[in-house]
Amino acid sequence: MNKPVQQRTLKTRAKLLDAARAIVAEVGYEGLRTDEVVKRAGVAKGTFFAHFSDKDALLATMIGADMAGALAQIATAPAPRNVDQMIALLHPLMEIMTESRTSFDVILRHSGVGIISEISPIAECFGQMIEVFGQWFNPASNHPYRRDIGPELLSEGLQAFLVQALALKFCSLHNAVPANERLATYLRAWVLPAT
Amino acid sequence: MNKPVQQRTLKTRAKLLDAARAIVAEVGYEGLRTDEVVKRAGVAKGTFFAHFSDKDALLATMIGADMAGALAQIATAPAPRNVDQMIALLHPLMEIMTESRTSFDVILRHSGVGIISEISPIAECFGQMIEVFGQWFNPASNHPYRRDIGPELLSEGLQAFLVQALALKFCSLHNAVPANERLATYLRAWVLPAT
DNA sequence: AGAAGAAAATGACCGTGGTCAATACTTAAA
DNA sequence: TTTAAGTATTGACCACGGTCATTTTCTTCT
Repeated sequence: MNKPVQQRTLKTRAKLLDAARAIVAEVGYEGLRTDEVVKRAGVAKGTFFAHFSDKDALLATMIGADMAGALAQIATAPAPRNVDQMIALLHPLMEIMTESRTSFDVILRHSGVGIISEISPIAECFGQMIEVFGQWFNPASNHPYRRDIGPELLSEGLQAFLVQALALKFCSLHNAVPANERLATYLRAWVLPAT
Repeated sequence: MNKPVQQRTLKTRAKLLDAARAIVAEVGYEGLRTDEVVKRAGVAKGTFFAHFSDKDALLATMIGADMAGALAQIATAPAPRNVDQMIALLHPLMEIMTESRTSFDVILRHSGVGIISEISPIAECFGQMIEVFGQWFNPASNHPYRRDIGPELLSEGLQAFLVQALALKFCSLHNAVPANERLATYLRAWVLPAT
C-alpha cells in the first residue's frame, strides 16, 4: 500500500472546500446547501458524501481550520500576564467561534465528539486548547495565577467558561453584557488566587 | 377575548405529546419521527406544526419537563453541605440531561436560546438552576463555600462545569473517568475556598 | 336555529440531506 | 500493452422535516 491516495482525490476535495468557502462568504453558514456545493464544484452529489461523511463534517473541517489558525496565533504569543491580556489574546478565537449561530452549534456538537477514529478537527482544537492554555499555568514559570490546582484543570475550567460566555452571546436575556466582559468576570473568579 | 383557547387544542396537544412519549420509550429520542408521532396521535402532519414550531420544540417540551421535575426535587432538598452531597443531589438531573446524545444536543442548542418570546422550557430550566443553586450559596446562611464572589456568579460557574462534565461523557477520550468524578474535581476547585 | 367570523385541522406538496448499485478511472503487475 | 484489482465518481432515488391553501369545526351574535 505505497500509494493508496490518488491525486484526483485531493483535487476533488479541494474543489469541494473551495466551493463551500465561496458560498459561506456569500450567504453565511446558514445558507450553505450541499446541492449548491456540488454544483459549483462540478461533481456529483455522491462524490460529496464520499469525501465528507455528512454536511456537518464539511462544516467542521472549515470551522476547525479557522479555529486552528486562531489558536496557532495564541500559541505563539507570550503568556498573558493578567486576565485582560488573556481576554485580548482569546478575542480573535472567540470571534471565529461565534461567527454565526449555525457554526457555533456545529462547534458545540463536535466539542466532545464520540469515536476516536472519526475525531473531528474541532475536537482536535479543543484538545489543543488545553495544551496551549496549560502553558500559561505552567508551575515552573512565574505566572500570577492560582497554584492550588494543576494547569490542566485550570485549562479545562477556562475552556468551560469560554464556552459558557460564548453561549450567552446568543441569548437575548444576557447579551446586554458583551461576551468579553462576561468572560473576564468568570476568569477573574477562576484563575486568580483568592484574596 | 374571554375564551381564545379551545378544548380540542389541549386534547390534540396532549395526544401529540403522549404519542411522542410512547415512541421515545420504545426507540429513544434518536428514533423519533414526526410522521410516526402524527400517525399515532391520529392527526395530520400540519397539525403537528400548528402546535410545535418544529421538531426541536417538541423535544424541548419533553426534555424540559423532565429536567424541571428533577430540578424541583433538587429545590426542595436541603442545601448540600459539601461537594459530595452536591454531586449526589445533582445526579438525577445529570442522568436526564445525558439520556442520549440526541437529547443532550437539544439541551445544548436550547441552553442559551434566542428570542424571549419563544423562550424554551429548557432555557427556563437553565434560568431556574441559577436560582436554585444560588440558594446554596446565600451569604446569609452558614455554608462552607467560598464567599469572595457572589452566589449568582458561583451558580453560573457551577452550571458551566456541569455542562462541561456532561459533554465529556460523550467523548470517548475522557469517559474513562465517570462524569460524577469529573464534576467533583471541577467543583472542589470552584466552590471551595482556597486552602 | 341560523349566519358570520375565527380558530383548528387537513394532506398534497416541497426542499434538502443522505444512499447505493452501476460506471469510469487509476495503478501496478504480467 | 494488456489486464486485473482496486479506487473514485455518478445520478437517480429515498427519507424526513416542514409549508400552506383549503376545509372543517367551534363560538358568538341576532
